[in-house]
Amino acid sequence: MKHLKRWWSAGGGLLHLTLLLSLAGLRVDLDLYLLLPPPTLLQDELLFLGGPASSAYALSPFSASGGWGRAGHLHPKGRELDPAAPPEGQLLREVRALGVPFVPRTSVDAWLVHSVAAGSADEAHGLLGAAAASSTGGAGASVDGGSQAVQGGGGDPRAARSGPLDAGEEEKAPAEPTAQVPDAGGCASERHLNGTDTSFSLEDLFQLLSSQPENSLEGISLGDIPLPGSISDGMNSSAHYHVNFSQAISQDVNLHEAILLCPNNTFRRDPTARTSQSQEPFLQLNSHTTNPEQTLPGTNLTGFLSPVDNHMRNLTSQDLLYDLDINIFDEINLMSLATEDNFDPIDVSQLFDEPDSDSGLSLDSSHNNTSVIKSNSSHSVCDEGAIGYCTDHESSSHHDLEGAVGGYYPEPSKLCHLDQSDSDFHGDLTFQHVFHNHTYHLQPTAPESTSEPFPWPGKSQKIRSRYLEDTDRNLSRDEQRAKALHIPFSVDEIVGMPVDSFNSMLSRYYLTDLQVSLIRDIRRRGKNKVAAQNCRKRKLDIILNLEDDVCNLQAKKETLKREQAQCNKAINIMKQKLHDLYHDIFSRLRDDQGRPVNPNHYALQCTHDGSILIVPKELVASGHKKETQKGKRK
DNA sequence: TGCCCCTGTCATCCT
DNA sequence: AAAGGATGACAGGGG
Repeated sequence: MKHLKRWWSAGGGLLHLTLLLSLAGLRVDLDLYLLLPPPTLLQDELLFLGGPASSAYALSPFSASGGWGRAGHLHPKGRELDPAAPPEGQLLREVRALGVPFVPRTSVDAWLVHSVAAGSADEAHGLLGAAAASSTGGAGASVDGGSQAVQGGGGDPRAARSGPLDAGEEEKAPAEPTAQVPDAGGCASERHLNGTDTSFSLEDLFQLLSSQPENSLEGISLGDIPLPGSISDGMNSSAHYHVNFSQAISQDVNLHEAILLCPNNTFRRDPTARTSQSQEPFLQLNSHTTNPEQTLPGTNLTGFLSPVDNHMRNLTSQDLLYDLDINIFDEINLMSLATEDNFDPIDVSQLFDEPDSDSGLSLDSSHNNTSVIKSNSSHSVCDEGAIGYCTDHESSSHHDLEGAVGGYYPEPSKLCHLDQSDSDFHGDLTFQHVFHNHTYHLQPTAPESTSEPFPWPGKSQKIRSRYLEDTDRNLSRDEQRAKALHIPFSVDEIVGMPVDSFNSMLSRYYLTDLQVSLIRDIRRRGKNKVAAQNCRKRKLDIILNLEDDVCNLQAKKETLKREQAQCNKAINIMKQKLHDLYHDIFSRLRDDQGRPVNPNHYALQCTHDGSILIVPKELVASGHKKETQKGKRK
């Protein structure tokens, strides 16, 4: 804060502007940058510049507003200062037209350059001050704004936000057909009695109905029941439940999101962003081109990676500082670890000899190599603990870096000089010098230097209990192991880091085999832990959905039972009515001699013309046989 | 003390 | 081939 106040009191806004226009003041720029947490990639700034998608990476993560907070949060406020100012896209073009030797990467930069070039330094100063002041705003609001801008593709954030929401809304499923209790007897019997469409035997119908027991529908399958609505609904339920299964599976937790959204890393940057940003300087250093046209932002990514142009030198320098900053923090972290007084090898051994430790197999694999410290063939590690750049080349190139232990502060001009003058200088190698050897703090008495890495002394239980008292019980076992081995990364970083970044991290840092083994184990266990959590959650969701399905099916079963009872009731009523009607008709019939017709010997049969005939049952039976044989022949 | 549940971890298979 | 996701199985901790 002292530096920050000094920066402000010294007119840091204008100074920062000056720094943006010239490389002369990079040190002050770095000073500010070190004080402020670095920004993430400001993709929303792209929208202000109106560049293509690839130019999003041409925008340096180094924000002109000081780096903290998203540009989408800053720019509206900056714009309020001068409503008559041109829009950012136009502003960028004007800035280019003015020939200002500075490539504005944010709208604020463009504003500043535009203002200075137009002779309005006061406006620029005020704008920068307002923008920097607004940069202290809540991160949540700014992030929200950024996401909206990205989603909306530069349009109205509200529209952008409403789009996915509207698209994500599930359309209401069509209303299920309502269950209808069919008029099982009325329609059919009425039509048949009228005899409008076919001939049939009323006795057949009567006997058919009579032959059905009271619970005859018990054995009727769903397909046999010509009930609309409810039955078909029940039949469709299987598909519906299948969708539920899919939904259950689709509710899987996004591991990457869970990790990235982890609020633990308040100071340490997002590993993904950190890695992606930290690797840019390598590319820039490795790529050399003499075509300044390619360096214009907003053209393509390849052009951005060619930093010969003066503008891009500015960019590269700041990006170098950004990457330096990452390693400065890591150096400080390592140095703090190395200077810890309470480093106890026994504690380390206890951590790795816990009865519940499950990582023994993989750890054992590195026991024989625990005393080996990785060393680059071009480097030698000095025993004093300071970073040892002992080769002539390194000593000449990084002479200023050797004082890294106390107030490690690389001078940017040196780095810029290396970047610009040594055309054959490999950027990766360059930064290996800056980044490498973070294990110097491991003392020769550290457990990895012993032939038996994790010896348990005789008073193991006592020491163990003391250790457990001293150890933060909130730490997981892996966190404790990492802490004991002074792993310079958090468990979250190790687990959540992309594999490329993870491998580059392992190669960049000097780590013992034991440390590398532990880091890999931590990563594997962490990944698997989350996978297991997701698996159990998914399994639980499936079980819950199955329970819901069981409940729904039971409800359907009850409904079907009720419908079956109603059908049986209707059928019985129809049976009774038909029986009464049959006997009523026969009671009124007389033969030629005026005698009553015996219903056991005769049957009523409807003809196609609607007339009703009294037919002896023998003829009815023979007719049925003939029809049956015809049906079989067909 | 046994039981149950939760969680971490490992092994294995698969992508 | 390596990395990682998915999952069954096992073990330990805690209620």
